[in-house]
Amino acid sequence: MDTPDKETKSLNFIESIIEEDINNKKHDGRIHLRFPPEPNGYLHIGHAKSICLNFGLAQEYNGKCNLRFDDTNPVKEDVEYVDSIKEDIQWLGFQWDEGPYYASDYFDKLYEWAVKLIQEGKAYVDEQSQALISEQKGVPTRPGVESPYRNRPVEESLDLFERMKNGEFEDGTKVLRAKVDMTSPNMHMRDPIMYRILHSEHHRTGNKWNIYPMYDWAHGQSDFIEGITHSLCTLEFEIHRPLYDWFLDQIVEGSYRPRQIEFARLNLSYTVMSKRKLLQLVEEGIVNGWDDPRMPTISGLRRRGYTPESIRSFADRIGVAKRDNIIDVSLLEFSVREHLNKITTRVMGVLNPVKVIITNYPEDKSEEVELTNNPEDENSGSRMVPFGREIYIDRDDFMEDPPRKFFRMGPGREVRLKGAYIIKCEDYKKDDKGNITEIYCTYDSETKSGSGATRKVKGTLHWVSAEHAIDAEVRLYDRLFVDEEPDGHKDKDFKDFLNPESLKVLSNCKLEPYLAHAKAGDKFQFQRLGYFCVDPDSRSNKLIFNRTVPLRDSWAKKNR
RNA sequence: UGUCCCAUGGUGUAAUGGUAGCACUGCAGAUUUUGGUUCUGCCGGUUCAGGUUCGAGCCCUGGUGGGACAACCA
Repeated sequence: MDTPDKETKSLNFIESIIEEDINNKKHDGRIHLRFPPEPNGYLHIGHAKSICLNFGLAQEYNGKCNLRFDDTNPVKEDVEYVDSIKEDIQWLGFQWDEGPYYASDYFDKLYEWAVKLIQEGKAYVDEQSQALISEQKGVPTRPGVESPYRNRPVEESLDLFERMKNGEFEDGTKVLRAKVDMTSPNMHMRDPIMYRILHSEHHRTGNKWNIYPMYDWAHGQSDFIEGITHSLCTLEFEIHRPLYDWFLDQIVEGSYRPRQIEFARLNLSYTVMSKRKLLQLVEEGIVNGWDDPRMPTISGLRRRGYTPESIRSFADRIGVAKRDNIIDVSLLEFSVREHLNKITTRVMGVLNPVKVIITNYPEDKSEEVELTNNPEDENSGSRMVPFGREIYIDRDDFMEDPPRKFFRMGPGREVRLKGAYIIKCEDYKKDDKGNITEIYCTYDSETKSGSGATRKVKGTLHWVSAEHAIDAEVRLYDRLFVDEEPDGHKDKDFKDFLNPESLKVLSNCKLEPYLAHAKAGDKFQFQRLGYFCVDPDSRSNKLIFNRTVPLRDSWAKKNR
């Protein structure tokens, strides 16, 4: 009878709309979405939300999802961005259905429709200056006034529009405007501009066009041409919807028409998301390019060591709604840790080395100890790690005068070396400045891991054999801003909140030899420290690792 | 002195007129040869005022608060 195990999954508001449409047999139950980036910049985590939403919905409802470049403004757009956008989408794990498409594919059709609107008296060529047109538009609280060209003869507009297309006029001297309503309380309905003159080479159409359509005129019609059923966009386009519908009213003939639905864009705490601000960070050299691991760009996250899976699960978790939101970055960090915990090999790396000499370990002896590659994955196997009389441990793991709850090394204290022996600190040496230079320990030969030894000590340290250690540079990344909402302060610039410690480069790190042949992009857990990946700058004679995210650290937290 | 949109724990997001749930964060504890993972528990919420109803987070009215709109950008 009842199937209590089959709970009804809760739907977000867009899924509700789609399911209702399917139930009503709207568009014969066909579901077709699209992701429409403008190729004028790199994709960021906010776009990832939109990509996961659109492509995800298509998968969920057996529909399709197009990739369509909204390339109607040649002065800002470039193939460089087209390529990076395609790469990022595929890296995230999605594939568009045919295409990719370009709004510029539809310039001819758009022109044809524009002529039709002029013929029907629904569009006209305005010859006024930009300043004048803007002035006549009025303000949201006061109606605008009509252009003196508004009711000029159709033939005149037709002729002028064709000559605009043919390149007879200078940039900015004429525009084609839709004849809607200058008194509308919605500014976008006050005779919006459909075409402007731009003698600019387009990355795909070259010099074919001297006029280019505006977003509002191109977008809905492109949706219509592609058979899009649900056209998802962010909240700031809500007020454009009446215009989206008005333009569609002028060209739609059958029963099919796309529907625009708006959702809230993603905001992340401790970061900025606007393309303009990200561009500023790049251009002013505050970060090292669009793929700097501190950037919220997809390419930055990729270089930082994020996985597509982790970004997709993040997108699932944040949900979709219509209210403004700021997602805590800790949720993003949780998502990567969750995935990396499952897939990464545990290795040992010492970031800030201090030498430990095991005085009772035979000078001529050396051995290998076995370490589990990944306790979360029983098929991951194990590997042998060299151990010796001299090892490195991390400076943070030793204190001259440690508090009782410090479960690490201190004078007279015992700790276990992960996978090896229990050692006891007998003595240590300092330099003039008081820095610890060497630590002298003895080991208990009866306590080798895996030998059935039962003696337990509270602390376990990671270590690297001094003789076998390989050198590496490690880049420690932290959030770029120290304020939760860097661009949320009226009287302050977002750059006032830059974190001076967002990047720390450690150049004297010691890693276990297993990592000698790690390749760019390879990901590991450095035991007890965090998740790290090999940076593309890395070379076989100079390894470079990026810290993706530290491990959760309840000890550090307690001592904050 | 406009139009449109939004309002549920610290942060997100469910509940579609019938027990306010989940995730992250935070705080405890158990386990642990990673102060990780895993497991358990706890803290904490319907913006306000009316109305409709047997019953309102949900419907209605008003208030308050927040956001969007005045590019020949998208």
